[in-house]
Amino acid sequence: MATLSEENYLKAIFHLATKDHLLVSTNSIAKKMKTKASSATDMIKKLSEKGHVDYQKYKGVNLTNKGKLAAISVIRKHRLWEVFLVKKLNFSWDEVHEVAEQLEHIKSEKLIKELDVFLDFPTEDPHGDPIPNSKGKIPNTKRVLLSMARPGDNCICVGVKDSSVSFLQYLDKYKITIGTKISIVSKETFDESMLLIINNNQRSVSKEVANNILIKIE
Amino acid sequence: MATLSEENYLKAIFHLATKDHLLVSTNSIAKKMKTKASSATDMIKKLSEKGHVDYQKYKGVNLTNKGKLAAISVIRKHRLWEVFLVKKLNFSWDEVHEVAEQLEHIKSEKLIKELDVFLDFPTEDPHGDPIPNSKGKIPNTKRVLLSMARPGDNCICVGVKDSSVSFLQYLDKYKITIGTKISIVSKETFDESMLLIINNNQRSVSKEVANNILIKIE
DNA sequence: ACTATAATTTAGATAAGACTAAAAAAATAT
DNA sequence: ATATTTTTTTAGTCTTATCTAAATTATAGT
Repeated sequence: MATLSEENYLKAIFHLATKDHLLVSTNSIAKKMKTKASSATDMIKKLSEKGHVDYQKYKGVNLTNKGKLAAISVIRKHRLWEVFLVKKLNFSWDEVHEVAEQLEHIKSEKLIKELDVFLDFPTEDPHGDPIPNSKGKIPNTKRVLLSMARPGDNCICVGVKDSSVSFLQYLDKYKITIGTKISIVSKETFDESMLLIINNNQRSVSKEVANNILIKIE
Repeated sequence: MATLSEENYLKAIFHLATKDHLLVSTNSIAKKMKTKASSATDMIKKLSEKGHVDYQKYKGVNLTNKGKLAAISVIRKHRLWEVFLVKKLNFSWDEVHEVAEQLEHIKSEKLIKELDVFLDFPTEDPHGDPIPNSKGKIPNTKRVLLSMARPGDNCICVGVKDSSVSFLQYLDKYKITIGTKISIVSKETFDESMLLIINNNQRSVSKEVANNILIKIE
Protein backbone atom coordinates (compact mmCIF):
# COMPACT_ATOMS: atom_id res chain seq x y z
CA MET A 1 0.00 0.00 0.00
CA ALA A 2 1.40 3.34 -1.06
CA THR A 3 1.96 6.16 1.42
CA LEU A 4 0.39 9.57 0.91
CA SER A 5 3.60 10.94 -0.52
CA GLU A 6 4.11 7.98 -2.83
CA GLU A 7 0.58 8.42 -4.15
CA ASN A 8 1.26 12.05 -4.92
CA TYR A 9 4.45 11.22 -6.78
CA LEU A 10 2.70 8.48 -8.77
CA LYS A 11 -0.02 10.92 -9.75
CA ALA A 12 2.57 13.51 -10.79
CA ILE A 13 4.47 11.00 -12.91
CA PHE A 14 1.24 9.84 -14.54
CA HIS A 15 0.31 13.40 -15.47
CA LEU A 16 3.79 14.09 -16.84
CA ALA A 17 3.93 11.01 -19.06
CA THR A 18 2.44 11.57 -22.49
CA LYS A 19 1.69 9.11 -25.29
CA ASP A 20 4.88 9.98 -27.17
CA HIS A 21 7.00 10.71 -24.13
CA LEU A 22 6.59 7.98 -21.56
CA LEU A 23 9.97 8.62 -19.93
CA VAL A 24 9.67 11.23 -17.20
CA SER A 25 12.68 13.19 -15.96
CA THR A 26 13.67 13.71 -12.35
CA ASN A 27 13.60 17.46 -12.73
CA SER A 28 10.11 17.55 -14.15
CA ILE A 29 8.88 15.43 -11.26
CA ALA A 30 10.63 17.69 -8.75
CA LYS A 31 9.09 20.76 -10.36
CA LYS A 32 5.59 19.29 -10.37
CA MET A 33 5.94 18.18 -6.75
CA LYS A 34 7.45 21.50 -5.74
CA THR A 35 10.46 19.83 -4.14
CA LYS A 36 14.11 19.52 -5.01
CA ALA A 37 15.54 17.08 -7.54
CA SER A 38 17.35 15.22 -4.77
CA SER A 39 14.06 14.56 -3.01
CA ALA A 40 12.57 13.33 -6.25
CA THR A 41 15.52 10.96 -6.73
CA ASP A 42 14.96 9.53 -3.26
CA MET A 43 11.31 8.90 -3.93
CA ILE A 44 11.98 7.47 -7.38
CA LYS A 45 14.25 4.91 -5.78
CA LYS A 46 11.57 3.91 -3.35
CA LEU A 47 8.91 3.68 -6.05
CA SER A 48 11.31 1.62 -8.12
CA GLU A 49 11.94 -0.80 -5.25
CA LYS A 50 8.21 -1.20 -4.79
CA GLY A 51 7.74 -1.95 -8.47
CA HIS A 52 5.75 1.16 -9.27
CA VAL A 53 8.23 2.55 -11.78
CA ASP A 54 11.02 1.35 -14.03
CA TYR A 55 14.04 3.45 -13.28
CA GLN A 56 17.37 3.86 -15.00
CA LYS A 57 19.81 6.23 -13.37
CA TYR A 58 20.19 9.54 -15.20
CA LYS A 59 17.60 8.46 -17.76
CA GLY A 60 14.27 8.92 -16.08
CA VAL A 61 11.30 6.81 -14.99
CA ASN A 62 8.46 4.95 -16.58
CA LEU A 63 5.34 3.88 -14.71
CA THR A 64 4.93 0.11 -14.55
CA ASN A 65 1.46 -1.28 -15.01
CA LYS A 66 1.17 -1.56 -11.24
CA GLY A 67 2.23 2.07 -10.77
CA LYS A 68 -0.10 3.24 -13.49
CA LEU A 69 -3.07 1.52 -11.88
CA ALA A 70 -2.16 3.00 -8.50
CA ALA A 71 -1.96 6.48 -10.02
CA ILE A 72 -5.25 6.09 -11.86
CA SER A 73 -6.92 4.90 -8.68
CA VAL A 74 -5.90 8.12 -6.94
CA ILE A 75 -7.07 10.19 -9.90
CA ARG A 76 -10.41 8.36 -9.90
CA LYS A 77 -10.90 9.22 -6.24
CA HIS A 78 -9.86 12.82 -6.76
CA ARG A 79 -12.34 13.35 -9.58
CA LEU A 80 -15.21 11.58 -7.87
CA TRP A 81 -14.72 13.74 -4.79
CA GLU A 82 -14.68 16.84 -6.99
CA VAL A 83 -18.05 15.85 -8.42
CA PHE A 84 -19.34 15.32 -4.89
CA LEU A 85 -18.14 18.73 -3.74
CA VAL A 86 -19.71 20.57 -6.67
CA LYS A 87 -22.93 18.58 -7.02
CA LYS A 88 -23.75 18.02 -3.37
CA LEU A 89 -21.87 20.59 -1.30
CA ASN A 90 -22.19 23.73 -3.44
CA PHE A 91 -18.49 24.13 -4.14
CA SER A 92 -17.57 26.06 -7.27
CA TRP A 93 -15.18 24.52 -9.76
CA ASP A 94 -12.27 26.66 -8.62
CA GLU A 95 -12.68 25.60 -4.97
CA VAL A 96 -12.61 21.83 -5.28
CA HIS A 97 -9.03 21.02 -6.09
CA GLU A 98 -7.39 21.68 -2.74
CA VAL A 99 -9.95 19.65 -0.80
CA ALA A 100 -9.97 16.82 -3.33
CA GLU A 101 -6.18 16.65 -2.95
CA GLN A 102 -6.80 15.58 0.63
CA LEU A 103 -9.85 13.39 0.08
CA GLU A 104 -8.17 11.38 -2.70
CA HIS A 105 -5.96 9.67 -0.12
CA ILE A 106 -8.72 8.22 2.05
CA LYS A 107 -8.35 4.46 2.10
CA SER A 108 -11.62 2.57 1.74
CA GLU A 109 -12.76 0.41 -1.13
CA LYS A 110 -16.34 0.64 -0.01
CA LEU A 111 -16.24 4.40 0.34
CA ILE A 112 -15.29 5.05 -3.26
CA LYS A 113 -17.60 2.34 -4.58
CA GLU A 114 -20.57 3.79 -2.73
CA LEU A 115 -19.62 7.37 -3.60
CA ASP A 116 -19.69 6.37 -7.26
CA VAL A 117 -23.19 4.91 -6.80
CA PHE A 118 -24.36 7.95 -4.84
CA LEU A 119 -23.19 10.30 -7.60
CA ASP A 120 -24.82 8.06 -10.23
CA PHE A 121 -21.60 6.95 -11.92
CA PRO A 122 -20.33 10.25 -13.28
CA THR A 123 -17.94 10.07 -16.24
CA GLU A 124 -16.46 13.55 -15.93
CA ASP A 125 -15.35 15.82 -13.14
CA PRO A 126 -16.36 19.50 -12.88
CA HIS A 127 -13.46 20.55 -15.15
CA GLY A 128 -14.49 18.09 -17.86
CA ASP A 129 -11.76 15.58 -17.07
CA PRO A 130 -12.73 11.95 -17.53
CA ILE A 131 -13.22 9.78 -14.44
CA PRO A 132 -11.48 6.40 -14.70
CA ASN A 133 -13.76 3.47 -13.95
CA SER A 134 -13.12 1.04 -11.11
CA LYS A 135 -10.99 -1.16 -13.39
CA GLY A 136 -8.74 1.79 -14.23
CA LYS A 137 -10.08 2.39 -17.73
CA ILE A 138 -10.25 6.06 -18.66
CA PRO A 139 -13.17 6.99 -20.94
CA ASN A 140 -11.87 8.39 -24.18
CA THR A 141 -13.23 11.87 -24.65
CA LYS A 142 -11.98 13.22 -27.93
CA ARG A 143 -11.49 16.86 -27.09
CA VAL A 144 -9.32 19.47 -28.72
CA LEU A 145 -7.95 22.79 -27.62
CA LEU A 146 -9.87 25.91 -28.56
CA SER A 147 -6.69 27.12 -30.26
CA MET A 148 -7.13 24.30 -32.81
CA ALA A 149 -10.56 25.54 -33.97
CA ARG A 150 -10.88 27.61 -37.16
CA PRO A 151 -13.01 30.62 -38.09
CA GLY A 152 -16.56 29.50 -38.76
CA ASP A 153 -16.41 26.57 -36.34
CA ASN A 154 -19.19 26.20 -33.80
CA CYS A 155 -17.91 24.61 -30.61
CA ILE A 156 -18.94 23.59 -27.13
CA CYS A 157 -16.67 23.97 -24.14
CA VAL A 158 -16.14 20.48 -22.69
CA GLY A 159 -13.34 21.07 -20.24
CA VAL A 160 -10.21 22.93 -19.25
CA LYS A 161 -6.56 21.97 -19.44
CA ASP A 162 -5.40 24.36 -16.70
CA SER A 163 -7.47 23.95 -13.53
CA SER A 164 -5.77 26.71 -11.57
CA VAL A 165 -7.94 28.94 -9.44
CA SER A 166 -7.00 32.04 -11.41
CA PHE A 167 -7.92 30.52 -14.78
CA LEU A 168 -11.20 29.09 -13.51
CA GLN A 169 -12.12 32.45 -12.03
CA TYR A 170 -11.27 34.11 -15.35
CA LEU A 171 -13.71 31.74 -17.06
CA ASP A 172 -16.39 32.40 -14.46
CA LYS A 173 -15.99 36.12 -15.01
CA TYR A 174 -16.82 35.76 -18.70
CA LYS A 175 -19.49 33.11 -18.04
CA ILE A 176 -17.59 30.36 -19.77
CA THR A 177 -18.29 26.96 -18.30
CA ILE A 178 -18.74 23.38 -19.46
CA GLY A 179 -21.52 23.37 -22.03
CA THR A 180 -20.99 26.97 -23.15
CA LYS A 181 -21.32 27.43 -26.91
CA ILE A 182 -18.40 29.17 -28.58
CA SER A 183 -18.32 30.33 -32.19
CA ILE A 184 -15.05 31.27 -33.85
CA VAL A 185 -15.15 34.58 -35.71
CA SER A 186 -11.51 35.05 -36.57
CA LYS A 187 -7.96 34.46 -35.45
CA GLU A 188 -5.06 36.96 -35.47
CA THR A 189 -1.94 35.65 -37.06
CA PHE A 190 0.16 38.14 -35.11
CA ASP A 191 -0.49 37.03 -31.54
CA GLU A 192 -2.78 34.02 -32.12
CA SER A 193 -5.57 35.71 -30.21
CA MET A 194 -9.05 34.64 -31.22
CA LEU A 195 -12.27 36.57 -31.70
CA LEU A 196 -15.21 34.58 -30.44
CA ILE A 197 -18.93 34.81 -29.90
CA ILE A 198 -19.80 33.63 -26.42
CA ASN A 199 -23.25 34.10 -24.90
CA ASN A 200 -24.15 36.44 -27.76
CA ASN A 201 -21.19 38.71 -27.01
CA GLN A 202 -18.09 39.16 -29.08
CA ARG A 203 -15.03 38.52 -27.04
CA SER A 204 -11.34 38.30 -27.79
CA VAL A 205 -9.19 35.77 -25.98
CA SER A 206 -5.42 35.44 -25.90
CA LYS A 207 -3.58 32.35 -27.11
CA GLU A 208 -2.88 31.46 -23.47
CA VAL A 209 -6.61 31.23 -22.86
CA ALA A 210 -7.30 29.42 -26.15
CA ASN A 211 -4.62 26.89 -25.26
CA ASN A 212 -6.36 25.95 -22.03
CA ILE A 213 -9.98 25.57 -23.05
CA LEU A 214 -11.02 22.15 -24.31
CA ILE A 215 -13.80 22.05 -26.91
CA LYS A 216 -15.79 19.76 -29.11
CA ILE A 217 -16.34 21.05 -32.65
CA GLU A 218 -19.89 20.49 -33.87
CA MET B 1 -2.70 24.18 12.87
CA ALA B 2 -2.42 20.75 14.44
CA THR B 3 -0.87 17.81 12.61
CA LEU B 4 -2.76 14.57 12.11
CA SER B 5 -0.97 12.98 15.01
CA GLU B 6 -1.56 15.95 17.29
CA GLU B 7 -5.25 15.87 16.45
CA ASN B 8 -5.45 12.21 17.38
CA TYR B 9 -3.74 12.81 20.71
CA LEU B 10 -6.03 15.75 21.47
CA LYS B 11 -9.06 13.61 20.75
CA ALA B 12 -7.71 10.83 22.97
CA ILE B 13 -7.08 13.25 25.84
CA PHE B 14 -10.53 14.74 25.45
CA HIS B 15 -12.15 11.30 25.65
CA LEU B 16 -10.06 10.35 28.68
CA ALA B 17 -10.89 13.48 30.68
CA THR B 18 -14.08 13.16 32.72
CA LYS B 19 -15.99 15.77 34.68
CA ASP B 20 -14.45 14.68 37.98
CA HIS B 21 -11.09 13.67 36.58
CA LEU B 22 -9.76 16.37 34.29
CA LEU B 23 -6.13 15.36 34.79
CA VAL B 24 -5.11 12.70 32.27
CA SER B 25 -2.10 10.42 32.85
CA THR B 26 0.66 9.72 30.36
CA ASN B 27 0.04 6.00 30.58
CA SER B 28 -3.66 6.26 29.83
CA ILE B 29 -2.89 8.38 26.77
CA ALA B 30 -0.29 5.89 25.60
CA LYS B 31 -2.72 3.03 26.04
CA LYS B 32 -5.50 4.80 24.16
CA MET B 33 -3.14 5.75 21.34
CA LYS B 34 -1.65 2.26 21.26
CA THR B 35 1.88 3.60 21.60
CA LYS B 36 4.49 3.62 24.33
CA ALA B 37 4.54 6.00 27.29
CA SER B 38 7.73 7.59 26.00
CA SER B 39 6.02 8.50 22.73
CA ALA B 40 3.12 9.96 24.67
CA THR B 41 5.53 12.07 26.74
CA ASP B 42 7.10 13.42 23.54
CA MET B 43 3.75 14.41 22.13
CA ILE B 44 2.55 15.89 25.42
CA LYS B 45 5.56 18.20 25.39
CA LYS B 46 4.72 19.33 21.90
CA LEU B 47 1.06 19.88 22.71
CA SER B 48 2.13 21.79 25.79
CA GLU B 49 4.45 24.06 23.79
CA LYS B 50 1.63 24.76 21.37
CA GLY B 51 -0.70 25.69 24.21
CA HIS B 52 -3.10 22.80 23.71
CA VAL B 53 -2.53 21.27 27.15
CA ASP B 54 -1.34 22.30 30.58
CA TYR B 55 1.41 19.91 31.58
CA GLN B 56 3.17 19.29 34.84
CA LYS B 57 5.88 16.66 34.79
CA TYR B 58 4.88 13.41 36.48
CA LYS B 59 1.42 14.80 37.19
CA GLY B 60 -0.46 14.55 33.91
CA VAL B 61 -2.14 16.86 31.42
CA ASN B 62 -5.21 19.03 31.24
CA LEU B 63 -6.67 20.31 27.99
CA THR B 64 -6.56 24.07 27.71
CA ASN B 65 -9.57 25.80 26.21
CA LYS B 66 -7.74 25.98 22.92
CA GLY B 67 -6.92 22.26 23.04
CA LYS B 68 -10.46 21.38 23.99
CA LEU B 69 -11.88 23.31 21.05
CA ALA B 70 -9.40 21.65 18.70
CA ALA B 71 -10.40 18.21 20.01
CA ILE B 72 -14.11 18.97 19.74
CA SER B 73 -13.64 20.20 16.19
CA VAL B 74 -12.14 16.84 15.22
CA ILE B 75 -14.94 15.00 17.00
CA ARG B 76 -17.53 17.11 15.20
CA LYS B 77 -16.02 16.21 11.85
CA HIS B 78 -15.76 12.54 12.78
CA ARG B 79 -19.43 12.33 13.74
CA LEU B 80 -20.71 14.31 10.77
CA TRP B 81 -18.81 12.03 8.43
CA GLU B 82 -20.29 9.01 10.21
CA VAL B 83 -23.77 10.35 9.55
CA PHE B 84 -22.85 10.89 5.91
CA LEU B 85 -21.53 7.36 5.52
CA VAL B 86 -24.63 5.76 7.04
CA LYS B 87 -27.29 8.04 5.59
CA LYS B 88 -25.89 8.57 2.13
CA LEU B 89 -23.44 5.78 1.37
CA ASN B 90 -25.17 2.75 2.88
CA PHE B 91 -22.55 2.02 5.51
CA SER B 92 -23.71 0.10 8.56
CA TRP B 93 -22.95 1.50 12.01
CA ASP B 94 -20.13 -0.95 12.60
CA GLU B 95 -18.34 0.03 9.36
CA VAL B 96 -18.10 3.78 9.77
CA HIS B 97 -15.50 4.28 12.45
CA GLU B 98 -12.36 3.36 10.55
CA VAL B 99 -13.21 5.56 7.56
CA ALA B 100 -14.36 8.46 9.74
CA GLU B 101 -10.99 8.27 11.52
CA GLN B 102 -9.43 9.28 8.23
CA LEU B 103 -12.05 11.77 7.06
CA GLU B 104 -11.99 13.69 10.36
CA HIS B 105 -8.57 15.10 9.48
CA ILE B 106 -9.53 16.74 6.18
CA LYS B 107 -8.85 20.45 6.47
CA SER B 108 -11.57 22.66 5.02
CA GLU B 109 -13.89 25.01 6.85
CA LYS B 110 -16.26 25.09 3.93
CA LEU B 111 -16.34 21.32 3.58
CA ILE B 112 -17.60 20.69 7.07
CA LYS B 113 -19.98 23.64 6.99
CA GLU B 114 -21.57 22.42 3.75
CA LEU B 115 -21.60 18.80 4.90
CA ASP B 116 -23.59 19.92 7.94
CA VAL B 117 -26.08 21.67 5.66
CA PHE B 118 -26.26 18.71 3.30
CA LEU B 119 -27.04 16.34 6.17
CA ASP B 120 -29.62 18.81 7.53
CA PHE B 121 -27.81 19.66 10.75
CA PRO B 122 -27.81 16.28 12.49
CA THR B 123 -27.42 16.31 16.28
CA GLU B 124 -26.37 12.70 16.76
CA ASP B 125 -24.11 10.25 14.99
CA PRO B 126 -25.17 6.69 14.10
CA HIS B 127 -24.14 5.44 17.55
CA GLY B 128 -26.24 8.06 19.32
CA ASP B 129 -23.29 10.27 20.25
CA PRO B 130 -24.00 14.00 20.19
CA ILE B 131 -22.50 16.10 17.40
CA PRO B 132 -20.88 19.32 18.68
CA ASN B 133 -22.08 22.44 16.87
CA SER B 134 -19.76 24.71 14.92
CA LYS B 135 -19.04 26.75 18.06
CA GLY B 136 -17.91 23.64 19.92
CA LYS B 137 -20.99 23.27 22.08
CA ILE B 138 -22.01 19.66 22.66
CA PRO B 139 -25.77 19.09 22.93
CA ASN B 140 -26.62 17.66 26.31
CA THR B 141 -28.32 14.35 25.83
CA LYS B 142 -29.22 12.98 29.22
CA ARG B 143 -28.69 9.30 28.72
CA VAL B 144 -28.05 6.55 31.21
CA LEU B 145 -26.61 3.07 30.97
CA LEU B 146 -29.04 0.20 30.60
CA SER B 147 -27.45 -1.25 33.74
CA MET B 148 -28.94 1.68 35.71
CA ALA B 149 -32.53 0.81 34.78
CA ARG B 150 -34.75 -1.09 37.19
CA PRO B 151 -37.33 -3.86 36.73
CA GLY B 152 -40.54 -2.36 35.36
CA ASP B 153 -38.80 0.44 33.50
CA ASN B 154 -39.67 0.99 29.86
CA CYS B 155 -36.71 2.35 27.94
CA ILE B 156 -35.56 3.33 24.49
CA CYS B 157 -32.07 2.64 23.23
CA VAL B 158 -30.50 6.00 22.41
CA GLY B 159 -26.87 5.05 21.89
CA VAL B 160 -23.92 2.87 22.73
CA LYS B 161 -20.91 3.47 24.90
CA ASP B 162 -18.70 0.89 23.22
CA SER B 163 -18.63 1.39 19.44
CA SER B 164 -16.41 -1.58 18.66
CA VAL B 165 -17.26 -3.65 15.63
CA SER B 166 -17.87 -6.77 17.72
CA PHE B 167 -20.32 -5.04 20.06
CA LEU B 168 -22.20 -3.34 17.24
CA GLN B 169 -22.49 -6.64 15.40
CA TYR B 170 -23.77 -8.27 18.59
CA LEU B 171 -26.50 -5.62 18.74
CA ASP B 172 -27.35 -6.09 15.07
CA LYS B 173 -27.70 -9.83 15.65
CA TYR B 174 -30.35 -9.25 18.29
CA LYS B 175 -31.95 -6.41 16.35
CA ILE B 176 -31.07 -3.78 18.90
CA THR B 177 -30.51 -0.38 17.40
CA ILE B 178 -31.16 3.25 18.18
CA GLY B 179 -34.87 3.64 18.82
CA THR B 180 -35.40 0.03 19.94
CA LYS B 181 -37.79 -0.28 22.90
CA ILE B 182 -36.45 -2.22 25.85
CA SER B 183 -38.49 -3.27 28.90
CA ILE B 184 -36.76 -4.46 32.03
CA VAL B 185 -38.18 -7.67 33.45
CA SER B 186 -35.68 -8.46 36.16
CA LYS B 187 -32.07 -8.27 37.20
CA GLU B 188 -29.91 -11.01 38.74
CA THR B 189 -28.04 -9.95 41.84
CA PHE B 190 -25.49 -12.71 41.30
CA ASP B 191 -23.97 -11.66 37.95
CA GLU B 192 -25.92 -8.45 37.29
CA SER B 193 -27.32 -9.92 34.09
CA MET B 194 -30.68 -8.49 33.07
CA LEU B 195 -33.79 -10.09 31.65
CA LEU B 196 -35.35 -7.84 29.01
CA ILE B 197 -38.17 -7.75 26.52
CA ILE B 198 -36.88 -6.61 23.15
CA ASN B 199 -38.93 -6.78 19.97
CA ASN B 200 -41.48 -8.95 21.80
CA ASN B 201 -38.86 -11.52 22.75
CA GLN B 202 -37.46 -12.17 26.19
CA ARG B 203 -33.72 -11.89 26.16
CA SER B 204 -31.07 -12.04 28.84
CA VAL B 205 -28.03 -9.79 28.57
CA SER B 206 -24.83 -9.83 30.59
CA LYS B 207 -23.66 -6.89 32.70
CA GLU B 208 -21.01 -6.18 30.06
CA VAL B 209 -23.75 -5.62 27.53
CA ALA B 210 -25.94 -3.62 29.92
CA ASN B 211 -22.98 -1.40 30.72
CA ASN B 212 -22.55 -0.41 27.09
CA ILE B 213 -26.08 0.35 25.95
CA LEU B 214 -27.30 3.89 26.53
CA ILE B 215 -31.00 4.36 27.17
CA LYS B 216 -33.65 6.92 27.97
CA ILE B 217 -36.17 5.80 30.59
CA GLU B 218 -39.75 6.74 29.67
C1' DA C 1 36.60 16.58 -29.52
C1' DC C 2 36.60 19.45 -25.75
C1' DT C 3 34.55 22.57 -22.71
C1' DA C 4 30.76 24.74 -20.41
C1' DT C 5 26.31 24.08 -18.73
C1' DA C 6 22.48 21.50 -17.19
C1' DA C 7 20.57 17.51 -15.06
C1' DT C 8 21.01 13.96 -11.82
C1' DT C 9 22.73 11.52 -7.96
C1' DT C 10 25.18 11.01 -3.53
C1' DA C 11 26.36 12.29 1.11
C1' DG C 12 25.16 14.16 5.13
C1' DA C 13 21.70 16.91 8.00
C1' DT C 14 17.06 17.91 9.84
C1' DA C 15 12.23 17.37 11.75
C1' DA C 16 8.27 14.49 13.10
C1' DG C 17 6.86 10.63 15.30
C1' DA C 18 7.81 6.37 16.80
C1' DC C 19 10.80 2.92 19.48
C1' DT C 20 14.05 0.63 23.46
C1' DA C 21 16.60 0.86 27.50
C1' DA C 22 17.81 3.17 31.43
C1' DA C 23 17.14 6.75 34.94
C1' DA C 24 14.20 9.31 37.95
C1' DA C 25 10.03 10.24 40.48
C1' DA C 26 5.80 8.76 42.64
C1' DA C 27 2.94 5.39 44.71
C1' DT C 28 2.43 1.21 47.38
C1' DA C 29 3.55 -2.32 50.65
C1' DT C 30 5.66 -4.04 54.54
C1' DA D 1 10.54 4.55 57.31
C1' DT D 2 12.29 1.84 53.99
C1' DA D 3 11.94 -1.22 50.17
C1' DT D 4 9.50 -2.51 46.10
C1' DT D 5 6.76 -1.63 42.26
C1' DT D 6 4.72 1.36 38.99
C1' DT D 7 4.71 5.43 36.35
C1' DT D 8 6.97 8.82 33.93
C1' DT D 9 10.79 10.91 31.79
C1' DT D 10 15.26 11.03 29.40
C1' DA D 11 18.70 9.60 26.14
C1' DG D 12 19.70 7.66 22.09
C1' DT D 13 18.12 5.23 17.71
C1' DC D 14 15.08 4.47 13.56
C1' DT D 15 12.16 5.68 9.47
C1' DT D 16 10.05 8.84 6.20
C1' DA D 17 10.41 12.71 3.63
C1' DT D 18 12.60 16.64 3.14
C1' DC D 19 16.81 19.80 2.49
C1' DT D 20 21.80 21.72 1.01
C1' DA D 21 26.14 21.08 -0.93
C1' DA D 22 29.15 18.46 -3.50
C1' DA D 23 30.10 15.03 -6.96
C1' DT D 24 28.92 12.78 -11.13
C1' DT D 25 26.88 12.10 -15.66
C1' DA D 26 24.70 13.92 -19.76
C1' DT D 27 23.98 17.49 -23.12
C1' DA D 28 25.12 21.44 -26.00
C1' DG D 29 28.16 24.74 -28.15
C1' DT D 30 32.04 25.79 -30.53
